[in-house]
Amino acid sequence: MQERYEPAAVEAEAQHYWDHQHSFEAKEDDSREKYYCLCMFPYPSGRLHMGHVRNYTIGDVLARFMRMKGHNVLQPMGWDAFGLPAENAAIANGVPPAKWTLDNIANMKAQLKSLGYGLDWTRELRTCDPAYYRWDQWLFLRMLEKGIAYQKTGVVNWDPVDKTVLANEQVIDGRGWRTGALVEKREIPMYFLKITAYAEDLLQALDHMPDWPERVRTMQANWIGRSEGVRLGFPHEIGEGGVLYAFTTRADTIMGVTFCAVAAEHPLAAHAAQDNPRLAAFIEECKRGPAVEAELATQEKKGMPTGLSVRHPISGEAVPVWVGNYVLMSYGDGAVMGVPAHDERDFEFAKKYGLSIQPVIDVDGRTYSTEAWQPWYSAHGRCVNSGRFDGLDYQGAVDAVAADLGAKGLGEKRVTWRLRDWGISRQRYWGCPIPIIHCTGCGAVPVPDEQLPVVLPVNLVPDGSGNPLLKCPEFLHVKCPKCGADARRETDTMDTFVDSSWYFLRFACADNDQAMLDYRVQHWLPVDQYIGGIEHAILHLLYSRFWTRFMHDMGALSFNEPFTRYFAQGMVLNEVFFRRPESGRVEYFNPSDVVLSTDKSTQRRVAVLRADGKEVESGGVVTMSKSKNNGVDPQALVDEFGADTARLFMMFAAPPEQSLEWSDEGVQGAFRFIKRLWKAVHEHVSRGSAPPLDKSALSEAQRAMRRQSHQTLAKVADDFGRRRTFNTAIAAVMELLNALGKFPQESPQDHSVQQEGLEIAVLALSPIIPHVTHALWQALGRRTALIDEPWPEVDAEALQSASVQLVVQVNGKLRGHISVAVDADEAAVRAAALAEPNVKKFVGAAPVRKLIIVPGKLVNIVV
RNA sequence: GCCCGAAUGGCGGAACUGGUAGACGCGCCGGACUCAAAAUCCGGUGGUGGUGACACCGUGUGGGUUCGAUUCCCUCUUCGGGCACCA
Repeated sequence: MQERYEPAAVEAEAQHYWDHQHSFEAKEDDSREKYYCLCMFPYPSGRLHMGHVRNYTIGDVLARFMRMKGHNVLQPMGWDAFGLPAENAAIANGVPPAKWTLDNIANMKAQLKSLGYGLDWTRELRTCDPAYYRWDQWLFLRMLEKGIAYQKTGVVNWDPVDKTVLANEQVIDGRGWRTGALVEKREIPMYFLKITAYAEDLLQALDHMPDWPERVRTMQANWIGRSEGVRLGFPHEIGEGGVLYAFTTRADTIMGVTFCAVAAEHPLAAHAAQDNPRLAAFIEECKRGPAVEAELATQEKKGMPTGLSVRHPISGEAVPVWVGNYVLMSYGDGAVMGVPAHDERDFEFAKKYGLSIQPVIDVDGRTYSTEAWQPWYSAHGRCVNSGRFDGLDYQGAVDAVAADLGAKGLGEKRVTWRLRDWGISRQRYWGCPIPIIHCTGCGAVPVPDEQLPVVLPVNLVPDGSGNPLLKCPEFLHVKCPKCGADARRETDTMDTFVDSSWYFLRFACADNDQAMLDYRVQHWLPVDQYIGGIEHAILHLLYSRFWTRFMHDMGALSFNEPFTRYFAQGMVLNEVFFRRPESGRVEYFNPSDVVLSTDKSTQRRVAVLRADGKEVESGGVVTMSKSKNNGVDPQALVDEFGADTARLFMMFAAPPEQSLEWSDEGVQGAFRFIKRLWKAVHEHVSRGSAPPLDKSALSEAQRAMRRQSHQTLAKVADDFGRRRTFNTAIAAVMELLNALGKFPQESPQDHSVQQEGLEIAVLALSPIIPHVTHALWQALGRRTALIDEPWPEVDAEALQSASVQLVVQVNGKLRGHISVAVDADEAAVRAAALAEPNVKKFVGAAPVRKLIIVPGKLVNIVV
């Protein structure tokens, strides 16, 4: 065995071995339990970032651990290869998105390989391949047939200069990112997927997913947003007469209605604006406003009276109708009943425009004031000032109001959802073409199955103005499949979330060019463990759950839920350094160009730019991003320290679901630990080979050492398998190694105990640092390959101990420790605790009021 | 604005089911080795008081439940994620 640890050689050797043995190629095999471990596939941006490394290391540790536990593991990898960045790169560099994307994939694949992940590359897929996206198209046509895909108009951001639809991230302060032109909103025809048809099921199933994080299930439930309430009608004689409908969850406050507010897009608003130019202008202003919910919700609440009024459905009194910029056309009926006394937004609106405020709920007899909003104003209570509803509680009032309105034909109980249908049309080039042909005679005609795939031309270079597919006659001009007349191909492509909504299915059968799925899906799916960023906790996961349900309902899948267990990993953060020149923009400096030191006199930390030796400011620790220039290139790390150090640091620095702070010193520490492990094995084997362990003839010290080895083994298995806390598993092995280092090496049996401890350390760490442990396993004299080694059994005998340490508290404060026999009875424990000198001092002459014994843990004496 | 999280030494974090707060690592301090430096090894390291045994204080804020709270409940503050065309 070599004395020095040289990661480059060790890693090349291990990776070569795995490649040569095809160690990670998964075969269907009914004799072993399958384990499908999947990490979210990357967008091929060009280089791996630390978030990828973290994600894939977590997945690889679990995959390797489950493999050792005897499972038949599938861990595949692919590329989420369509998307906006490829078009942005094309605009910047004049390179077609296809070339840019494929080059990036080649680079990133090499990086993934250098990190030693146990991936089955025979199943690799790219969503930009026609062999993949033809099934996007095929399934879209099935959705059309079932009425799950349909066409309606949707709102987009329009750049009037570039004549291009902009993504939300391309709109900066209401202006186009390239032109600076004021962005307009436009309504255009789009395709939608009716995810709302599955709302109830998507929500209820969350209760039966115990292996998803609670917070993710809560986020999804809130996103779906089931509200039980009452849809009520305000009759009116405006135009041809009719009823203004509004949904409310607070029908008990109906007698407090002092106004109604409708969205700018509401028909009543349009009607009122016909002969009211000021109102028309206000409606236009609202329509131009932000499309993003976060901005909509934080903008100043504005409104304008329509001059129209509707009749209150109970009292028959006239209620004025306003247009409000805070009313969403997409929720409920696009109108709200205004109850300023019991809704904070209505309160704010009424105060601003001098509308009357009418309290109708009594909350524990508290005094209501119209001066300032108090949180309890929106609490449930009993109806007052509400005529025949007076005295009713929340549920009673809601029932009574619903019954009353029902009798009049002006409303009923109703469930409303926050979830909206999924608009999938994108007016962009680099995506999966929507398989539709537009014919002047026949309308929108689906492309026949036998003409699939509709292949995307790969050599176009977008220039930022308009969709390049519109300028591509070979693509655009086509015959109508129905009547044969000249027709035009749909140039919109699909949202990239479509591609990622089913890729996990395709990994089971990526080589099948005849069908979307085959029998192997039944073997591998559902995914046993899905791992990915918390930022995907809602959209991607919800879309995938919806997609799986649709395929189940069409008979293609036997299961409803695609991911049995989901793990949400935390973000990777790093400190950000910058200078703010007196004039001009803030300049960010990469942390690798900054030198940190501590000023001895002031104890202040000083950050200096290496290039000019002058100070830079610190902006705190934030998510690694291009814009803040605080990313660390994983490749540099692998080149300098090796993949094992990168993997070990990532797993040790923080628990995997929490955010992780980058630290150069931490990386050094991980490297140092691997070197120590290497050295420990080297010193051990240089003493010659160990004789077999004789368990019947061990000293107390040897037994204690064995106990720690096996306790560590049990803890690591629990941390990997149940808790998913790799940081504490590593800490436990570090402790074991520290103890082995202090363990005397005098007798042959000492040597054997040491051998066993080192073998446990190597096996326990092998899922995390697979390369170096591969080499150390051989060095320890084992002739098998570590990759095929099973997870070792804990020796129950080694865990046994004759005595146990107890903590003794007096009035809840720690006062001493006692050691008692494992099988000591309560009286013996009590006596030992009261006899402890320091405990005696604190108990003194006071009578013992109560004595609590927690077996195996502590004694608390209350005096 | 709404929804979901998080907050513990100089720093990252540990304490798993309400039971020893600070495991493990980093940094720092002291020492060994060295002509010297790096690397490595050994020892120390929450704060205050005390020569010391030890005592008191201490888990973002303020309150509550409990024999006992970092852990459970309520309040507030700050930071992070998501908000439907970034992926």
